[in-house]
Amino acid sequence: MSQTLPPDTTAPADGGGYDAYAIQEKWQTRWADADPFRAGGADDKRPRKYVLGMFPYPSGDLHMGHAESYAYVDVVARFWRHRGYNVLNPIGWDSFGLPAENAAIQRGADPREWTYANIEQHKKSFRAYGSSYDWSRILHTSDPEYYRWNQWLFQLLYERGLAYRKESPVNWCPNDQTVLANEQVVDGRCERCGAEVVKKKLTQWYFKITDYADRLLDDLNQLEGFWPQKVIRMQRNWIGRSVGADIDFEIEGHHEKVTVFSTRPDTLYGATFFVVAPDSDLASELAAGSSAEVRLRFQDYLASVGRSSEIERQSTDRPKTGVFLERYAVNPINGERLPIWAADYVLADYGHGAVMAVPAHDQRDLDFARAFDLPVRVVVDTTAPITGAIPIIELDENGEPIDPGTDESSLSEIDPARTGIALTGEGRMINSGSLDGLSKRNAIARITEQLAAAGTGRASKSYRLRDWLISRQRFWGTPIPMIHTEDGRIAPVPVDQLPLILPDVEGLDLTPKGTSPLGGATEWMATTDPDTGAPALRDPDTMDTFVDSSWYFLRFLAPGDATEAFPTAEAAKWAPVDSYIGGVEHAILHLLYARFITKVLFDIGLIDFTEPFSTLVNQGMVLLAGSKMSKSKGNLIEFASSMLDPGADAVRVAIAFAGPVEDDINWEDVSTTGAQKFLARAWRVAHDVSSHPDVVWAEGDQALRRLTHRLLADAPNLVEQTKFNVVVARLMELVNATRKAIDSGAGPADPAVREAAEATAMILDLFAPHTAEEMWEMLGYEPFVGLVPWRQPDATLLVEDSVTAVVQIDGKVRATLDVPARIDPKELESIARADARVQRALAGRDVTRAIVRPPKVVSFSTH
RNA sequence: GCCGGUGUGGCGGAAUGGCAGACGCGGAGCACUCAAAAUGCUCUGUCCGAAAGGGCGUGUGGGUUCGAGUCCCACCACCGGUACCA
Repeated sequence: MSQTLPPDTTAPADGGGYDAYAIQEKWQTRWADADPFRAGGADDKRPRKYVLGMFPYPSGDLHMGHAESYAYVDVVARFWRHRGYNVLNPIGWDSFGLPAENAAIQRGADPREWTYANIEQHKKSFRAYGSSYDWSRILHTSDPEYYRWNQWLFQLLYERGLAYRKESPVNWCPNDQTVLANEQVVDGRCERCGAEVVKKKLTQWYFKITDYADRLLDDLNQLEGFWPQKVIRMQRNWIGRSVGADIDFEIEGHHEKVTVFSTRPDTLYGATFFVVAPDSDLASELAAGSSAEVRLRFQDYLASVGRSSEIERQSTDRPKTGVFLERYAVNPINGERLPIWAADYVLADYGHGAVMAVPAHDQRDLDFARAFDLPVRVVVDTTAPITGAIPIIELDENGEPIDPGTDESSLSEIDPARTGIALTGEGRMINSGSLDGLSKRNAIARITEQLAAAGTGRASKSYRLRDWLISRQRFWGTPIPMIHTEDGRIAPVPVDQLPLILPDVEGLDLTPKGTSPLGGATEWMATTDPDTGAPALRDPDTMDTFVDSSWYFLRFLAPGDATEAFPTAEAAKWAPVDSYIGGVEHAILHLLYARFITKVLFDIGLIDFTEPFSTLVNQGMVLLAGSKMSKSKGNLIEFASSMLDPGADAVRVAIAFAGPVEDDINWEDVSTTGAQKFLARAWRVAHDVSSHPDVVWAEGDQALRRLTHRLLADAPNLVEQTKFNVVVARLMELVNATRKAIDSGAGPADPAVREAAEATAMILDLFAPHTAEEMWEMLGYEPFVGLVPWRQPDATLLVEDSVTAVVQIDGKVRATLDVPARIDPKELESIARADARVQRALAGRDVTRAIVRPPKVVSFSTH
């Protein structure tokens, strides 16, 4: 039984014989040959898990941020395989986009060649990292066989009225010469190049994501607990639902009513003027109907607004500007004439582009009123007592309510016209006709009813979220599959003509000039009207690459399928993604768009779920010298070169051990040398095991067995809580304990030593798969440890028979006692009282209270 | 401004309301070695003390509790999101 393997006494001196390079080369070759991590097919009866890392963009080489993200992805994928799941863990590339095009412009390279050369480099890096992908499912969004289905998706949305064209002021990057989605404007600057964004009026394609605003918001509730709280919060804020009322105002001398949205319809009596966005059609119309002088002043103002950048526009402490249009709106509740101003603090694309101004109760309106000397009328007494929404009404001696009235002196103290501070808090209505005396909440309900009854208003919601602008005036993207006919109609490219493939870049001018480079491809542009056969033009724009990434997780289910975007049956089997892992930089854009498209596909009946990613893990960033790694800052550590010295396993272990997944990591703090030492120690433990695989575990050293089994029991919870750093720490403890057992305890032949080494190899596979495979082989097993089922912990080894109890006296620990785990309270207390240290600490004092919580704590109070 | 998060040794970080600092990095010392590397061992929050032992310690100030890094209140600092969104 205790037959031993021949001990290897010839281990070379360096690293105790551990050779990271030889090991990783060996196992990478074997994995490439055997392809062991391919997802199981239809005959596979195991439960399924879909694990996905946000796919990379193929710019340059990968950096340490990728090393971190994909290390975590691999931990999760390998974990679920050990836990008995059929795991799908694919990889692909988000390979359309600006950087390829910019590289093409700068270096004269074909964006295709640049892109696919980078992808090849990435693939090598991922192979060298030992990532356990299903390599049979690779996709690139720039392949026609992928973007053909982008075009399908576009036409699907078009048919359902969810893709439409409109002219509106858009965010324009003067450097990249292209429009940007709202989400791509950061601090008034272009997210990619940092140039100041300006507004420009253009006709563009939009996806009607606002139709889904309520569902996108409400469905976040079901993600609670499965997505990071932070991301849920960011999405909620981004969608920004405001609840209030629409109110219709007559405009003197104007043919139709103008509607405004307000979250405070209760303050309608306090409206003293009316403001329209200068860049709205309404402003132009109103100005056109005014005097020549006003028209001139308005034109000047509009021009100056157009010149200001988003940064200027967004600075909050900027003084208010505007022009009086010499027109009047009529307050529907009391018939008052309200002067109409055009001012750029009102946005054309939020609400209805016009507001009723209530300076007493809105800070912006107040600032404007004070700048232009407009009247301020208080209609909410914020000094009146309000508890919640219910006014506290005191009763007199006869039980009649006492009208608290209005305290004129305290009101004048807080008069906004004088203090410059708007009264936005709770209060009771005054100067408001039938609303007087009501709380804010009741007044909102009452006035909304009144307006609805009069047909001049209604309850309404407004969203911060805007429709998704998807046209881009760039070459390297999915061509929009639409045709512009001679007579001004728009028609989809007929399905039998899809995919609409990008023309050859040869001869095209990709330099940004404000119009799409595809417009220069005259042959490509020319097509025929599918209805009449007359000559027609293609749409020269390409799609935002966020369209590509909004549904790619479904394409992985059958990446080569030439007949459909994805098979519904496969989606029902694998999707939604169980575990989605990536950077927090996609907390809004990508995730919101993917959620939107998922809901659209659900509505069409192609999928049976409404949220694409069941759980989301956001890893932090890898920083160098305290700031985000980037090529432009010159503080980039490349993924491939980071592995050269320490080896892939050490990089992975060092990253996993560096701290919590969601925290940022300073690369300076990451110790690959510590990881290397640990891996060499682990390897040496396996190397030193001298027992045969068929030893009887039960005969092994009990203390070491307990440690092994406790880790087997704890690690799954820790992994599921993404506490990877703690799992590595626990592995280190086990390896250290095993080392000790070999050197100065049970010895290398003890079954517990073998058991510990085998458990170490199996769990280490999550972090250091090459070393783990090598250990597994040294221990006498066939590959692959990556496919080995998790070893079940022995429950009898998890219960301790003796524990350390703590004795506290007045909150201070005065003694620790070794006691049986099943000790009863009385006995524990008497042992505690008998302890010499306890008696010394208690000398001369009386115990007034004793709390005994067996077996951990005895707590004495002496006063 | 509004919303959210985080503050623990020299550093990265552990800690179901129950021994704060697991594990590692860095540092000091020792063993092995002619020597170095590698490996192994010991120590390493801080103050008083020769030691035994004790005081103080999780951003600050309060509170709840037999007991608080952990729960509650207020404040400070830093980080992130968002910002004329009516």
